[in-house]
Amino acid sequence: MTTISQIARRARVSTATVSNVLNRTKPVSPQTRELVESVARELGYSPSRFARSLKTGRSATIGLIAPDLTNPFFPAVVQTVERTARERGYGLIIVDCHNDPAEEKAAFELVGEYRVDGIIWIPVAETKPEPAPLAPVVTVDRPVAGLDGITSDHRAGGRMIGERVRRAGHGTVGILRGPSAHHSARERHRGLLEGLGDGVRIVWDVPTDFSLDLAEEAQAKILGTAVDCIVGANDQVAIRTAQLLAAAGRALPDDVAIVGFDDIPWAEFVHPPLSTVRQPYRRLGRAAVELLLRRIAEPDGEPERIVLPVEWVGRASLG
Amino acid sequence: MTTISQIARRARVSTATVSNVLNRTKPVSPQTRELVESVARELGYSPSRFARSLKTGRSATIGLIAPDLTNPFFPAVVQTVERTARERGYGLIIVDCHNDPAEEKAAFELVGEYRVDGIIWIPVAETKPEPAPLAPVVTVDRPVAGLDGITSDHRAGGRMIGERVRRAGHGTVGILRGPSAHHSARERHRGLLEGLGDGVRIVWDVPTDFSLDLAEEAQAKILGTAVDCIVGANDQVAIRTAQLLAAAGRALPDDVAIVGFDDIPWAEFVHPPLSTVRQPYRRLGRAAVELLLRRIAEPDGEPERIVLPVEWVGRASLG
DNA sequence: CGTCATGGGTTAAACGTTTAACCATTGTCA
DNA sequence: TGACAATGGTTAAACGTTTAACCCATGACG
Repeated sequence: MTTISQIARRARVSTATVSNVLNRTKPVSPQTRELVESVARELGYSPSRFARSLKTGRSATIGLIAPDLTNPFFPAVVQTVERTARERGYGLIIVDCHNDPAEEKAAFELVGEYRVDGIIWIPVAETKPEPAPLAPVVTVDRPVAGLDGITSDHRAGGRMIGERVRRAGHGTVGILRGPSAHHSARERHRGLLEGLGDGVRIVWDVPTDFSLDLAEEAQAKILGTAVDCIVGANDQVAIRTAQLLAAAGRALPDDVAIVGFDDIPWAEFVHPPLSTVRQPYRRLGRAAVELLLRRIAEPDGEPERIVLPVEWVGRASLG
Repeated sequence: MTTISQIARRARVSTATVSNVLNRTKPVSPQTRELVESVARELGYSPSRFARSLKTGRSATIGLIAPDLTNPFFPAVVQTVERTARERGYGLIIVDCHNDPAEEKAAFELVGEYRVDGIIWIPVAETKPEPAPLAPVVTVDRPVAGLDGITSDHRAGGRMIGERVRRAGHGTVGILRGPSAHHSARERHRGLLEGLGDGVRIVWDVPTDFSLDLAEEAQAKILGTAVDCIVGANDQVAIRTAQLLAAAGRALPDDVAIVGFDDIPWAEFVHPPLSTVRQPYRRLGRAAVELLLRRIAEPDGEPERIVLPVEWVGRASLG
């Protein structure tokens, strides 16, 4: 690895000058500039972020702590986070904590060792960050008191669903409301009730996970108590529900309509194609990085809470 | 941020002793050890990886360069890579190059600036790594001459498909063979021909991408030239094909059977549920890290080529 | 009783940068 | 002509670690 001093020696200047050329921090005569640059190029110089950070106190690195990359919700936001960060000159160190709060704690320690300038955190559940974090944090999707946060407008999304279900003429619905520990599930549910209004009868309303695994109670309701339409906590729940019903011989969406939430990439390809509400994945990622960089530049100040609009995506499953 | 010298001052010992305690590099009397440890805990000490790397020359960090995180193939391997690396004490810096060779080149530069100890590289296409990389590289899924590489046994997978199609009694097939620039597509195709044998008539055989976008030519064949069974280059191609046919009113799998490759997470949920060959995602990720660490420990030596077994996954789409 | 190994420390240099403080030369202007 | 600013550079310290080299008791041994 070539260093700044090798360049300096070869170009017969001081390391300070090399640094000034490479970073344009101080004016340098055109000829030395040219000389230094050519030597640097010739030697294939690549600056050491470590050494630089050590001196400057800024690592030009941000940490991303996510609960589970195999959850189809995340890759798109991670991708955008990575790209946006890189555009701004930041590297990304990433930790996937497998939905385990203990690993999440370890994650904070790990990114701490990297002295990251900021952290983008998609919390596993509604917990505080264990150790008061050493760098600014912005949460995505799951707000935490006292921290900056970005979420989609789950409530408006819920409302959209309610209205669509009502206008589609479904008289009775079953609700798979998701984990009540999740802000998004609660907001969606709240919006949903608003959207449904009084015209629609809620026959059952049971909690679920956000995953493909449906609890006993939920399965019993789905198969046992007929309704015109089932509203899933998210697309995965809805998809599993559809599968369950299809296996039981129900015709979808004619016997039962189904709606999801998120518009994960394959909502379009399941059977029946899923009506759902699209979260703005890319905007979430981008906004998170931008807010984080603002906060890094301006560490004090009221935490911001950004809520991004969602979009109805009508497909066959609503009937 | 507390430093080793703050601890030293407070415990009235030298920084060397603190270092020796924390890293167990040299024996230290029990009482000083205890003292130092308690002070460190009290001060919430977290070592600076930067400073450490600067001195030791090892960063305890590996770089992951992937073509596109939204491709459902990758998250599972990325997740395993991250976890395995972390178990071994390595951090992961990740770059998503959006299938763009130019970004891929930039990715190598970025991870270079972090002085990573090794690189896991899922190449965008069949290219050489632009600059002779400064750290060991192991490729995943797409072998590169002269580098260590892990792949699935695409050829055996292709053969499985061929045999299953033949045994299912399909007399004519159409093949969507994927991009010929990809090792995996070529191997699958080769295996497929072996598996089909002489009994099955190949009516058409056209190249495609690996994505959901089907070229004109492919679409024309799919809709225009009837066959008993269509073999897709991967699950995404197969899923799109199914969608196209269903939209055209064909009954699946009765009119046309369909097979994919990969077993991406939602192959199970599309209509009809997709018969396919499962790649060992987690083993790919784990094996990649392990091979990389071996190579880091033992930089010279013949490049290894590891091929992992795949598994047939029979679902309704084969008929 | 000298010699020597050993255990438990310390000192100081080094890793690759950045940056404040300094210096020398030249040109400008009163 | 002398003071002074501007320009273009250098010196050296510092960031937080690790680690080789050294030091000093103490106890063992011939």
